[in-house]
Amino acid sequence: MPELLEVEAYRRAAAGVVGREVAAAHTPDAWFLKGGLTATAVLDVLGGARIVAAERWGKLLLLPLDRGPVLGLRFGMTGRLVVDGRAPIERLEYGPAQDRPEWVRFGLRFVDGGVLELVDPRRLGGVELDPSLDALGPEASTVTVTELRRALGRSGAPLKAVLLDQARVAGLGNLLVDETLWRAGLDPTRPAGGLSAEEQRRLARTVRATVRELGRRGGSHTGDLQDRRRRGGDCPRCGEPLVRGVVGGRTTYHCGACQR
DNA sequence: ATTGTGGCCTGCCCGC
DNA sequence: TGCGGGCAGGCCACAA
Repeated sequence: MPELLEVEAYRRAAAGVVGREVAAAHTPDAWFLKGGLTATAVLDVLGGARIVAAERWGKLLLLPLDRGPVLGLRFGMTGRLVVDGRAPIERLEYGPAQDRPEWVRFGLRFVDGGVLELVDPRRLGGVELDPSLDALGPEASTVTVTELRRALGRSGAPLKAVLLDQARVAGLGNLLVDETLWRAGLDPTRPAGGLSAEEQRRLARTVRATVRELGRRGGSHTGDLQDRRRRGGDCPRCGEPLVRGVVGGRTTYHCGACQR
């Protein structure tokens, strides 16, 4: 996904539909409806309802309705939001360049004529009513050292796997985590529970700073590591060849010299 | 309970 | 040009 930064851009775009009344729902793909949701239920709940806010927790976009229920949108790896024909993010780093009508998996048309669409070629995203927030950890962009210490706990899992786990910290994805750990000088394979107090502080600070800076630059793909995140890439800091591996089930690049 | 693996689904890019 | 393999910013069900 769309990691936290991209979903935040979607949230800002979705703020444009706050106060508007839903006239019709477009649900061409039953598989995209999650948690037992059906096309009929979508119409029942959303028809005539008004969206009262646009919120985000981690990578989950939340659109509360005046009738009470909350519409939850997830974007998978290739999901994009288009509001009134305008896309806050034109093209995702690893997504297709084009924009085919059949990739629209969910849509809302408003009484004023506007439209909100979720476009997702790979269909890894989804739409859910009243998504549970119990399983989401503290928001990464504002995570404190206390929250982070709790998230890391005494876990023996690799540091990177814990940071990717939305139940421990919400919002970070593969690119933000690689960039953050590189900036913090921490080896992604280290046991998460083994960080010193100083390293925990440094990590919490680096998570927040990385999210903020890449947000200003325009997205999760704007990190200093990004253009070296390929086979044969070198560390931007020391020039050593980056190590490519799999950590937490995801392709991982890190510098064996700078990250300890 | 925690951790790791495989699978989901589709499109693109590279090498043959 | 065509085809197969590998890869992709996420997440969930399952097994050990």
